[in-house]
Amino acid sequence: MTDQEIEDTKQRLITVAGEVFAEQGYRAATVREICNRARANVAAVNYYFGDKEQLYIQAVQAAHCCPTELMQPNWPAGMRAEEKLRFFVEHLLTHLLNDQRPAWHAQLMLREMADPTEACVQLVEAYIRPTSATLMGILKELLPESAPIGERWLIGASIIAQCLFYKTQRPIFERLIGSEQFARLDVQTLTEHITRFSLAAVTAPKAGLQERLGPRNVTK
Amino acid sequence: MTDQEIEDTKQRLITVAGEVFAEQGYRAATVREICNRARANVAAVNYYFGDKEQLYIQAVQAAHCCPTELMQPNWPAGMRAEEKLRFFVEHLLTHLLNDQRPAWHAQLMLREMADPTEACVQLVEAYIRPTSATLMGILKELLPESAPIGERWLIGASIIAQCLFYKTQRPIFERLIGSEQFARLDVQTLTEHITRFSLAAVTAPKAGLQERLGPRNVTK
Amino acid sequence: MTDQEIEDTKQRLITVAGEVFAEQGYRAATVREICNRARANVAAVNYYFGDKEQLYIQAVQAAHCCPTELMQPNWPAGMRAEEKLRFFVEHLLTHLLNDQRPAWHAQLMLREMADPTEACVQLVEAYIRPTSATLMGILKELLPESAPIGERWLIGASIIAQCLFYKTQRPIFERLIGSEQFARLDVQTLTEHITRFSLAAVTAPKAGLQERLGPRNVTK
Amino acid sequence: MTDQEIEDTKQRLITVAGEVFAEQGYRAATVREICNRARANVAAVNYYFGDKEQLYIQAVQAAHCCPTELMQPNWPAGMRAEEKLRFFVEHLLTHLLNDQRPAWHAQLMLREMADPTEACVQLVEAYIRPTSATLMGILKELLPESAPIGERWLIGASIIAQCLFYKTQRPIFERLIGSEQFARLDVQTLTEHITRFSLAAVTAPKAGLQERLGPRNVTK
DNA sequence: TATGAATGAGCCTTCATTCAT
DNA sequence: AATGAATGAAGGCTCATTCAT
Repeated sequence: MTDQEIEDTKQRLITVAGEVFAEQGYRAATVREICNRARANVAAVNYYFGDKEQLYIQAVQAAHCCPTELMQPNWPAGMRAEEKLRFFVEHLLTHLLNDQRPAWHAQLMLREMADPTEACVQLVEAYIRPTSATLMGILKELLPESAPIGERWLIGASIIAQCLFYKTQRPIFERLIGSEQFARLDVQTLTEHITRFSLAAVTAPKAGLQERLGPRNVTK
Repeated sequence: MTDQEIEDTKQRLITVAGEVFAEQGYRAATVREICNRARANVAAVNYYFGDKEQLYIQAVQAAHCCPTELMQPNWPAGMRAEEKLRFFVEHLLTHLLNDQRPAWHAQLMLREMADPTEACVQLVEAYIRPTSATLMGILKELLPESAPIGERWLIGASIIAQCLFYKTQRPIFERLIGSEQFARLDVQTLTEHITRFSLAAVTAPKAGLQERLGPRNVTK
Repeated sequence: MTDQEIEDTKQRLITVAGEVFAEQGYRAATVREICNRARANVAAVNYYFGDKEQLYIQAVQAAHCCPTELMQPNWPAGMRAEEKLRFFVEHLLTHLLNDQRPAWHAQLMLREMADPTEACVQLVEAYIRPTSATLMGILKELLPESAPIGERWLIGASIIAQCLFYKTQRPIFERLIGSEQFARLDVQTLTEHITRFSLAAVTAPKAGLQERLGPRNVTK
Repeated sequence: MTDQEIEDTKQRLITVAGEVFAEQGYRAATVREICNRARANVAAVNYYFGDKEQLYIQAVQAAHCCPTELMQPNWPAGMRAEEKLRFFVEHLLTHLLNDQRPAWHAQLMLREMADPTEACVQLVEAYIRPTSATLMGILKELLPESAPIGERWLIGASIIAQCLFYKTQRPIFERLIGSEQFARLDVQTLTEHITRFSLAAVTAPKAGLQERLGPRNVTK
């Protein structure tokens, strides 16, 4: 067996493991199924990776091969910040909701977020920090120089949160509003809504809001 | 053995099951550990609940401990819609982030959302639908009569999404911005931000936004 | 609770146990189902009978309440032996094949034959010996005085064997000849065949047979 | 581990399973005991056979060890039908009663007949149908051409029934007639009796019997 | 090197039985 | 006397892992 074939088998194992772990979770996934789907021996996982957990970690890491558009976008010269935000939201949603393979990348990462393991740290550094850096850069353009870093984080969180929502809460939201309504929420529609919603908030004059809200009441 | 003690054992089983399921997930959790922790016999789960899955469903249901403020709020007469929204956001955040409440309640529900089982349906009907009904009522007051139902759902999702974010993405967000920054994000701060952010978006004049965004470009 | 009711419960337990043991066998039958069907407490079996096995023994014993026609038949005066044989065969077949309740009497006894337990001895003495005595009496009338006891036993066995066959081998025989053919084999038909077949054998001239068979060959 | 040893283990499992199932029945027999007796791991049954039931089926099938003499007998040219019948009866009895053969073969098949499972179907097709085909062929020679198929089945059943009797009812019959008498019933004696008894019935003139029996009376 | 036969720990579940009431 | 809640032993089965080849 050539080196190429060995690498093929090992790589196939990682790829398949990612799919299976994403579909079924760490515990529910069985080494046997992974090996079968990868046309490898039952003992292959132990042979190549030591044990099931190491394979899992490698699978999560492999899921990072992420969309360059989000991490190092190639803005056309002179693109306005509002456009960049729309671009960012659109690609993030596409990456999250796209039903095409390998959708398990996002799936696997969401599992990791809901139930962090050893692999979580690497996930943040390799993928999430660069992505959020992109967003923070856009916000720097949109917000006045004087806005503190804390506010930028809050706004960034609000934007990301809206995008993640349709992935993480999908089964519940779909049941809540009905499958019919839910089916209309394609990437285009959501992009438009989230971009507008966020831009409005970012650019609203603070004075007016304060007036509408009035002095804060003690509610409890 | 008194009725009280019987109820105690059964109740203890549910409580402990909630903790264990939240910590380890459905598959990883074992009936044995649950029974041991609850000082009950191995067969107690089968005896009281039929099988592991039924116990799980009851544990998820028990995790609702539904905050009445969110589902049937008692608005003071004449309270303005903006105030109601702040009230709603504040209580939802409190409910999600409050460290006093057994942490596993939220944890268990998040697991259910990320990986829905039979229990998911009941969760939506018993807890989530009433809560979202409250929010939709507030939005009806805030938005013009002419706003379509689809738009209200989108805005509602944006608001809920922001609140959930700090719960579901907590480990990742904390690592991203650093524990120090994260520690400043108490319920008060987050309430203020989310309420302002959302109100600004809801009340922004559409015309202005359209102008800022310009005609939609093909971005790909 | 009156003595009558106690006896009722205990009796109901035995009756139901007979049915369940006959249907499912000793191991497969559960104390719970027996108690439920008998509208008694789960602990009733242990309370009344000590344990499951004792209940089984009592159930088998109770199954003896057998057809008097076979054990102490009341022959009309002057009835010919051939008629008695037909009568005997008919009632034995009826008892074995009758689908009416309580068919489990026979069922339970067959189980006991295939897998004899403690209860087997009592079965023979209480039920089988008297029945076979009846048959042996009939054969005594049919055969010459000179016929040895051993020959009578062999002939008796041949007759009983034919009757039992349709009970014990029913599932296999039905599959072998097809359900359609099998359905035609009602008690009448079988009675006629078995009686004729046996009578022919009993009354055939020995000389003729010997001639047809010829001297015995060593076949192996 | 050589192929031989593998086959040994699997074969040993089947053999031991046959013994244990025959001794204790399907339910009462435990996988653990079978594995222990076969010096195999507890998981071996699942590994080789999938589950307990599949092992049982294979054990029943293995119990066929089919006597070719009964299924495809090699009649000497010109052998008379009467001789063939004696040959058939003798070999069937030998097969059933021979104490040399592991007793559990017959025991297991009897259990299957008394309480048919999935294995029953295969039993009929693989073993019983060919055997009965042999017998039916012999009867075709013995009976007039005009005899209907239904009559042939009845006669075949009568012959088989007599042979099975000494196997299936052995414990009860032995107790009934006493061990001393029973000991005299070797294969030779039984062969002679059953062959003569059946031949007499088959070849008896119908007219004579009808006369002896008289018109059928209503007996109830 | 890479396989697949074989292992054993452990899981969920069932069930006869016990025990306090 | 009679109940039913509770027990613990045991059963079938799964699965990650090992080991001889």
